[in-house]
Amino acid sequence: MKIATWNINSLNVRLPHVQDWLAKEQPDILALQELKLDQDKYPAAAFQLSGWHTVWSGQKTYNGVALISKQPPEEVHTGLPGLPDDPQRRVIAATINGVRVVNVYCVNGEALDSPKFDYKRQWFAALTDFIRDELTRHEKLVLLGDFNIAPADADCYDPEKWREQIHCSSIERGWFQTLLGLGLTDSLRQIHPEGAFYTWWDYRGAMFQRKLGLRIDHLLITPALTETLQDVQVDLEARGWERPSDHAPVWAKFD
Amino acid sequence: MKIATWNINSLNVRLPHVQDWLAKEQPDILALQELKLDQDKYPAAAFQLSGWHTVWSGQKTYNGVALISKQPPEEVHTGLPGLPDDPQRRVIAATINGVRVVNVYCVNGEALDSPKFDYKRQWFAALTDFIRDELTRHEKLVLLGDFNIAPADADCYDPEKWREQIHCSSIERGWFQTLLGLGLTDSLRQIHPEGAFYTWWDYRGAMFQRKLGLRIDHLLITPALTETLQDVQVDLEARGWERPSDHAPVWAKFD
DNA sequence: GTCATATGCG
DNA sequence: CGCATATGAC
Repeated sequence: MKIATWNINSLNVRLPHVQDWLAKEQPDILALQELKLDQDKYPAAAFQLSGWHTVWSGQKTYNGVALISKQPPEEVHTGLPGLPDDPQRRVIAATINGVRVVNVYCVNGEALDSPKFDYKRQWFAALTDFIRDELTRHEKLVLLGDFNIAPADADCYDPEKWREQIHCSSIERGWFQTLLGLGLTDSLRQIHPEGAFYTWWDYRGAMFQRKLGLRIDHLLITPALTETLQDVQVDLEARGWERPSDHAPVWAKFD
Repeated sequence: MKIATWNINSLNVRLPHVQDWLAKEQPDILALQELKLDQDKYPAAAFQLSGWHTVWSGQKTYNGVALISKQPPEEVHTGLPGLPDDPQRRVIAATINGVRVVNVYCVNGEALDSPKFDYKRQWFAALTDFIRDELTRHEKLVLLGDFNIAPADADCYDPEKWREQIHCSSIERGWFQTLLGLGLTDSLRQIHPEGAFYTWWDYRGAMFQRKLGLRIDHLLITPALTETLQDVQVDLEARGWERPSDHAPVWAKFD
């Protein structure tokens, strides 16, 4: 089984990219973030005509998440119970192939002294509560998406420049460790304990060509899944396509 | 000799169209309107590298006119002497192959009761003065471009709907006749006295596909040129290209 | 830098 | 409708 995550930064613009990637990579499950389109603007038919199942939580301009899968999704859930009035569409969960899949577009936060950073803190607290609860009911669970956190200095092209900056601060890394502490494993580091595996590169300054990025897209998995984890890769090729997203797809393969 | 006019509605967007059209049609002179780019943003090298001469009068966002020719332009002039303080770049004239070529992007006017219509009136008066003066010095002269006037009901897809509307009003048609009265001939009507030869179709409502347009782009010529006029055509093909201008090129051929 | 939005213009 | 501008987000 192959499970993937990709922040596509506007599905309106990137629908052809997603279709090409699905056809080529044939994942069992693809989690998308930053659809940037309203619930009723989602191109479900484009996927369904090719035999895919899909569920989504859309929002105009910002956020928006979707799951695309070969098998039908069950027990679909959106949002975080701890933030019932949050209008931002950042979470969609479903059970597919017996695996609980929680797809998240985590808050960016802008800067440590921004009001948006306080929202990021509250949001991660609510996510942690939600995952803790989900884990009581699902042995096989993958929490995946754009976390907007580079967990360690090895996940950042210039740790000194990014020291205590957004995405790389010790407080955000603490939130990430809290999630792992629930009983999750960073799948990429299980397979590749060391090395640079960036998943995002700023559009500005030809950062991708210069190989200067951050690893902020993750697949965190429960022990029942670590046992069968075979491989995890970042698809750098897709980031090199015409008019690319600023993120690359990341996939994990299980027996 | 082949002389053409084309409102290209942004040269930034339409540079490939212009290059393709030049290569295919090999005009001696091409007059462009609505460059929509600043004087120092004009892609002169793109034309010069293919052996063309070019002169232009550019303006950010709006207006802008250019001449592209096989032979070098001489006595280049921009603007209207009667409107010395007008910042709008709507006129460029040059002598090429012994022909005085006056390329105009005439004022649109918006509506008969708009302040812009008064500007259109003043502008046509200044154009008339300018052409009267030019005619004293040039036996072979072509006044060409986007006139934003459909001279007669035959030049409008729905004369009743457009009756006394902008582009089709009797007052604007009077200004057009005043220009002809200086000693100019509407070259298209010399060759094709009747029939619909639209040169502009609104982007909205698939007007081109429905063949609902106006004839507002013209080549007006002096008697020394009417004598050798062989053919005049509207290039409908170019309007059907991908991402087209809302205007089609119009060309006249002389012996 | 590449998205989105909104407004002005034709 | 398709271009341009300007602003906001990331």
